[in-house]
Amino acid sequence: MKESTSPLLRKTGRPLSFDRDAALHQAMLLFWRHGYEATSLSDLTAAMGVTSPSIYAAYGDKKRLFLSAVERYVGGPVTARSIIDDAATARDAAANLLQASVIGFTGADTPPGCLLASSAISCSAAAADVQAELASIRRSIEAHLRLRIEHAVEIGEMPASIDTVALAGHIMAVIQGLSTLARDGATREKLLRVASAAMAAWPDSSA
Amino acid sequence: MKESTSPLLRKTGRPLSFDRDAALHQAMLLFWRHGYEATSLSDLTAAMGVTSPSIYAAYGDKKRLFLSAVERYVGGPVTARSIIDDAATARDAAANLLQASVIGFTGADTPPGCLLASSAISCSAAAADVQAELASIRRSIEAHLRLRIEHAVEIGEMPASIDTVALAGHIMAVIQGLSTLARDGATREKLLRVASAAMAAWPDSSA
DNA sequence: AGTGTTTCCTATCGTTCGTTACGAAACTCT
DNA sequence: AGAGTTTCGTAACGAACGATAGGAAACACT
Repeated sequence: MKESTSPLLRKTGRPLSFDRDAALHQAMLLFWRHGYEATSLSDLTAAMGVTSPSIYAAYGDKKRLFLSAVERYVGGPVTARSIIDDAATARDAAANLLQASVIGFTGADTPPGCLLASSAISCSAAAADVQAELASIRRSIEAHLRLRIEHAVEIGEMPASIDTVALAGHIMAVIQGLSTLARDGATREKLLRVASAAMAAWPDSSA
Repeated sequence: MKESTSPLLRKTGRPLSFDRDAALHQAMLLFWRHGYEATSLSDLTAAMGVTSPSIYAAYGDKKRLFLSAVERYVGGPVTARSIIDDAATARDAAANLLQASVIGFTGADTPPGCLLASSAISCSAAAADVQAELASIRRSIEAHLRLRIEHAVEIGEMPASIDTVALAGHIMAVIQGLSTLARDGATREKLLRVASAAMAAWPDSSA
């Protein structure tokens, strides 16, 4: 049995020889660029600077390493959920979500596009559960945005005649599409204009 | 040297024992669902009912088989280009493009989503040329739509103040996003409402 | 019947995949 | 110093990958 010691300060055994978090970051960048299945373990060992047995000991198998990378991707200080919650209005929530997406999809030191939108869009049957996991994350973001819109309707911020499902779906569709446009080489400036054009679909508050 | 005989009626050799076009259709469906790299040759032989040497003899290697499948996908009687060209107005071009996309992405006997949007979004470095080929097709569709919008501006159908690049980019982004939404399980009815919501971004002709 | 031509399938190629025994190495504690 | 514990790299595992050599099979023509 193991004593309930602090995991931060280990008392015995060989000390860790590589930064778990930095290596996971490299793995995330690789999955981000090439996707889950197209990223091989030899790619990962090369980028992380670690041999494959160390990867298995530190993170588990490839699938769990990928899910850890996804967790790191969505678990930053500012998340889709926080953007939606912190916005003053539902319209701001959508606009801020789009703007943050554009910024995140066109970072200078990150791959173009969105990891959630591109790393497991099409995959083999063996990766169906990974695909479903990302789809679940996407749907939860869309549901959260839709709830924010419905809340705006309830408080009279938006007219009751709007199609909240379609409105949230449109924003989500644009976000996914921005990822593909970014991957196809579109610049940040162009994507910001596309996001602005998409916001023109937002219903007028006086209706 | 070979005489210039009609390729439809061969004169010598063992007759063909499987329908090239039907087998290619099965391959297209498989690439559509699982993508280029995640579809293995054993998957293809099982679905096409043909052994791998026959595939290589008939279509070339896996890459050329995929490109033939893409050709079949985009080469139907009604293409994105024809939809844009046949529309009465630029607005109709965008609306018809969105509607046709939704119908195509939610077919009963085809995989959900768009082959162009999902089969090679993220892939290994070995498939970078395939990825670039699909990106080129996507960009050409976007460029054609943008030219149609610019033409509408020139003939006074739309105001000169609009951002044609952003407008075409928005429609393309929504199309890519509709593909992901379809893959995530959205129904045709929901996607049609999303497309309708997206068209609300279209600028008013009187401006 | 026999020859020429093309397509078919059986079997297998070398490579890469994800994964894992296994023992040496590096620490703490007695 | 020696025992205990954990992590490290070397080497290799079986399975699946894309691709191909080689010969049998099925036709047209002589």
